[in-house]
Amino acid sequence: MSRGPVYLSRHEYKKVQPEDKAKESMHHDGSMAKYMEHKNRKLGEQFAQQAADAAALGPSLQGQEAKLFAGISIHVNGFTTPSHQELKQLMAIHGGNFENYYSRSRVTHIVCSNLPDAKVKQYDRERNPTPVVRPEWVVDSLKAGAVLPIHDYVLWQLREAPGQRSIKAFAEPSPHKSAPSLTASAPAPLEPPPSGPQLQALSRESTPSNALSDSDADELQAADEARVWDADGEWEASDYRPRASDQLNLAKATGSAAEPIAARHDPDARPLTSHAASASDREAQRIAAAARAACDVLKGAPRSSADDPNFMETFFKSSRLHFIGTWKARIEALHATMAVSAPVPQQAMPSVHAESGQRSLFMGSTASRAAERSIIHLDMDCFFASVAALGNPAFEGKPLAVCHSSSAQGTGEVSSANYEARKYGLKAGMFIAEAKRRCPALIVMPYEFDKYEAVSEAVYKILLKYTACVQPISCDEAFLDVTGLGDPEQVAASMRADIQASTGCTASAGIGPNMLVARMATKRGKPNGQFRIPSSAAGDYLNDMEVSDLPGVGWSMARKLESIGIAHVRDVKQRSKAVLQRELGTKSGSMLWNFAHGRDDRPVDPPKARKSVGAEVNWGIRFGSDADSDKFLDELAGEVAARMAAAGVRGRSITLKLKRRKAGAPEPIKFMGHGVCDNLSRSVTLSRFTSAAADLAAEGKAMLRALRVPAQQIRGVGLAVTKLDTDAASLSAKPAGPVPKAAPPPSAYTPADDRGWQEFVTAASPLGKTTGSPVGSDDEAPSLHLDLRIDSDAAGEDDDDGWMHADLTDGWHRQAGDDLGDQDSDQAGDAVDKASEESSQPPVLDPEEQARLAALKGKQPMLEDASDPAAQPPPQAQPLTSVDASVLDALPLAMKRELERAYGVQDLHSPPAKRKRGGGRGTLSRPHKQTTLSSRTTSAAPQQLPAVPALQQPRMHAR
DNA sequence: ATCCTCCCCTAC
DNA sequence: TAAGGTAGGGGAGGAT
Ligand SMILES: Nc1ccn([C@H]2C[C@H](O)[C@@H](COP(=O)(O)OP(=O)(O)OP(=O)(O)O)O2)c(=O)n1
Ligand SMILES: [Mg+2]
Ligand SMILES: [Mg+2]
Repeated sequence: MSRGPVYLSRHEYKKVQPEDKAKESMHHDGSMAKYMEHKNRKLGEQFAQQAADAAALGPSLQGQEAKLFAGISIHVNGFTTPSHQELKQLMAIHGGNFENYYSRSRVTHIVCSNLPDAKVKQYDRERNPTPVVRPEWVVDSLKAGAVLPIHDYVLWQLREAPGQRSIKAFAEPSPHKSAPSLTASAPAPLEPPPSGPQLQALSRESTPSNALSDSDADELQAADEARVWDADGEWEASDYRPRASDQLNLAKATGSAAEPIAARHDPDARPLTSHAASASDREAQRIAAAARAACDVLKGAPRSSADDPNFMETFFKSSRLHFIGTWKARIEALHATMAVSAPVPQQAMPSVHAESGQRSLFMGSTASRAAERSIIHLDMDCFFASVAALGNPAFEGKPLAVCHSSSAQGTGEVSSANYEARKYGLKAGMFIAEAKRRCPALIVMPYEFDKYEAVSEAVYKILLKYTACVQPISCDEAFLDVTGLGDPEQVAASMRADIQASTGCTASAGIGPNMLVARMATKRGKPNGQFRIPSSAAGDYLNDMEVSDLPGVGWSMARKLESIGIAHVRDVKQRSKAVLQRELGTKSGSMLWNFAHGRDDRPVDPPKARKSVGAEVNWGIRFGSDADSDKFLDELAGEVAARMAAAGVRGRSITLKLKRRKAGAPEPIKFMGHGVCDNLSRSVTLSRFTSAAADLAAEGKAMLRALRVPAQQIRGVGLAVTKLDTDAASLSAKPAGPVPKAAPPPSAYTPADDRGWQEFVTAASPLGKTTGSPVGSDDEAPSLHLDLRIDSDAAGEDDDDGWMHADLTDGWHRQAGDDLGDQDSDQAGDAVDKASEESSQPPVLDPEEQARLAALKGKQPMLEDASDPAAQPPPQAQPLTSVDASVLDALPLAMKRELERAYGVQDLHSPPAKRKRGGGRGTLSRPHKQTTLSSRTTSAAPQQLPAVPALQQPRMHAR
């Protein structure tokens, strides 16, 4: 019998200290500056609407307005009005750029409302300081329709005496430094240093000749920027220079699978020495403490979603996972522009021709005609920690980690630990308490996202000097296909030398015949080294590796494999591919088998277009009421809309993700954490593309109701948009909702009177009542539109939530792909045009349809703004008049289901038998900070629990 | 069969 | 104190 994957089940609640439960009573201090909040909110809505309107206009109408801020790139610092989110959206819509993380090279204007905020970050440089302006500059420019001179809006000229920069608290050379040779005498450098001539020379020498082009000078200049930055004050005090010994190490660290492995670096070989607190330790700790203090300036006490009006912005600004998670979206632009000028290998994209491109060449023949590829995988060593060490020679040789918290009781997570610290077993994701327990002498440095961004950019600029065939993996990691560029080991060594010279951080590299092998080789090369595995050695090399060393094999799959007696790669090889596929699923089994045999056909590809845009927060989420969660969802919708605007995409499908406190779950272990939760999601597919915050919010809130999770139990919220208009596949998806098309309506829906209107009420639901207005036009080709308002309150106020607009003219659902091409003229037209880059096909618009649309619009102003039906109830919707059960009964079954599933309307149909999913099949629960342990049965069902009071103290689960 | 939704898993 | 995001791959099982 073929079985799908089986997830083992294990109950793994974390033990909770009972005494913590005593902290449960906490006072609620509800009222804030409500007036200001309201005022700001109004303003925000105004801008959001403006943004939505502009976005709805589509490419056609974005003419001169869209270009208003062309060439302007802002970075927002601190609290502003309009909010940073609104500013982001405005910039996106009007042709400007928005940087979440400050970069001197990319940001033209810093937007900031008040002086303290500006002072916290120090953007000054001796020459050419980035202007700091008030947000009114943006607003007024918009009003004026032109970019106004900044003169009247300059907040602060940022002129300060050299050497007085406040940010350098941590990096400032201390007067009693033990290693004065490197930094103590460095005056705050005001001029770019002579940019390490010896290293430049090395870089040039080892740069493949075809990398030298007319743009070479620019590239070098660009790569040098990282160095200029630190010399120039933005980074402060980084007079670090790679020393000769570093370069020598580089050669020494270069190994190969053909050499005796014993000679390789072995982190475990060195005995752990317990650190007595030496003077230099204390000095390092002092510096780190000062650095942490310096970046705490703008923070007060941490507050949850319940009591911090600025919660979301603060969260995203501080979240490391947000930083690395959004990095790819940020690098896309750079990659696109830089790859153009990057050297393109003779064989177009070298990776394509080899194993994967033409199957016929490869299949069945070991003597493949295609030359073996040379793939490099390059990854920065303990990236965040390395950056933290820049300009801090006092940290050298000491265990160092990056983390928000430095408390020995803290539940903050270690982001990156240097190799010294790893000797103590420190790992990314480990709680700081555990890290300090293992390594009491640990130095903890704060995050410096701007620097990571800058180093990352410098690294990519270097990589792109060598070849355009670069596949970004993350802010510190990429694959390159260097086939035909000469000895790949030399190429890798050269790139690493360039990187170290330019950024002061070290990188490691792996070289192999494909991405898998190259990646495995990198592990062996780290830190600050490289390693090559020729294809002839790949099989043997992999044999001894644990399965979990293979990419794609994480904790869960490793457990599954373990349970069937597979621990090492060689064990995998003893199974047939078919067996693995049966145990793990078709794709996963196949991939595992291929990887175990060292096979990997994936070409090194430039980044592909995103298929979704989303945002979520699963930390600090505590709501007292539905109003709270709705408000949060509004803000989250604004965030997603802003990201969509920045990316220039719209989408058809909206997904809401929730974390719900699991019944009986103990208090979260992590401060403000989500604790043990059920994960729920709901999605809805619209008939049109949208990127309007109002749409996302309305649909999101409707789904929130449908999921029926009491606000007090929500521990995480996410909103994502898929079926993007950049993806042709979005068109073939099932249409739902308004799809104007002439066809006879189901007879049951024929308008009963002259008006063509009919109103009715559905059965009562726990959500309140549901009113509906079937809308028919009177012409000879009648259509049927149904507008449903789902009131969340029984009082039936005219709030704007819960509107659904559906076109029943042609039935509810339609077979996918039947004749979408001409059905979906308006929105499909957009997408097709986008996809095929002006295919010169004007949207096919049936004149009859157009007329009918116009007629409808006349009756129903709501339809005028096609982008936003969810936000505006049709004026004709009267207070309910009658219940017409027969109408309800006659609704298509699929629609009833959809109403229930996505909008929470009950009692429309008898629900199908409960899904019994994979009986006995459960989820494997990770031992550490993991949330799920449900067997997969009806996890989305309403959870009947006693009402839970609002949680005011973040750490506690109320009960 | 194939599509679609709702998950889970993985990586950084 | 502390900021547990993001996107994609993929599987199960119901709907069509
Ligand atoms: N769970 C994780 C994993 C990574 N990162 C961040 C910090 C890392 O510095 C950076 C790069 O991730 P890597 O996996 O490359 O880890 P490092 O670069 O820190 O170490 P290594 O030398 O092993 O690459 O991403 C993080 O914050 N949390
Ligand atoms: Mg790394
Ligand atoms: Mg990495």
